[in-house]
Amino acid sequence: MNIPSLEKLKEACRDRGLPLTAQRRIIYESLVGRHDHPTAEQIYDQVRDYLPDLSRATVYRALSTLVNWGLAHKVSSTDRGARFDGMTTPHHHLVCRSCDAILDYEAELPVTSRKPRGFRIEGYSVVFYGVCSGCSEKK
Amino acid sequence: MNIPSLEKLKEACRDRGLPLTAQRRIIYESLVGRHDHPTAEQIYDQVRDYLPDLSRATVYRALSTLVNWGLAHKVSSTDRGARFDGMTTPHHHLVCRSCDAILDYEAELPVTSRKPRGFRIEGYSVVFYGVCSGCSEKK
DNA sequence: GTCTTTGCAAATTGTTTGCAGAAAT
DNA sequence: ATTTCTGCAAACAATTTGCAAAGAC
Repeated sequence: MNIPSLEKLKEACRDRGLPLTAQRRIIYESLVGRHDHPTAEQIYDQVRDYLPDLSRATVYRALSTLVNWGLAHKVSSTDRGARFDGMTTPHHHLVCRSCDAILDYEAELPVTSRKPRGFRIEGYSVVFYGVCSGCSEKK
Repeated sequence: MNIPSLEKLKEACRDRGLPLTAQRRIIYESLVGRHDHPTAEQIYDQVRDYLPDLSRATVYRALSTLVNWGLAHKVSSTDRGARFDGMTTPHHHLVCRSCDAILDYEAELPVTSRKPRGFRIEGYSVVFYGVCSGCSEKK
């Protein structure tokens, strides 16, 4: 599928002298190929079309590994489990309060005014809350 | 304890014709009285000093009710369960990647540049990631 | 007295772990 | 050949739910 991304995974494994298994590869491709910030369960559902014997444990382990290697992010959420993000470049999020979708928002969003003291800032992210276009139309 | 807040809870119950129980009152006071964004379990631990027979289910139910009534917020997190926030005025957060603390950051933080299209924005919040002063010193 | 809330225990849901066999290098 | 990974099943952790008794108004 997404060759440039796949190269990153291969390289990550090679650098660590670790094997690249089919499971890991397809889980990674599934994650990178979608932009809805899926749960582990959603990845599991999708990847099982290709690997019917896949187990949930493998999905959790693979996603955890990808996060540790910096190839994915675990996005915080309030319910229905953790959500994962295959986009690792800095970006922001739009959270729909109606359908719980998390959309990527790639833009420079400089935050003005002063920064907090007594806290070493390493990054920031802006989360917009609202209603996505799909939910607006349904109403 | 915090009389102005307590009035808000009383009013919320009165408006709905619902009883104000001791459990609800003390859970609410506990939440409003702290600023570390506790988990349900932490609220449970604290409130049990006053109500030893309190059950976890009641804590979960009360917190859920407070969120539904707009008297508290459920703050997303990646692990160790949901965290709750008794501050309902708009504000931002500092998240320590070392100790997982969530600190309130009250400030005007206008976000410049364009806003996303096809998404009705109702609010936004800036999350700063970094290391809190406590963790900086430990190192 | 009526209707809501509580505590308890059991059920659910999301995630992690131990272990023996399979797979990658 | 060695080391890591996988699938399975069991363990865990966070949260929800059904129900009878207790509490608020």
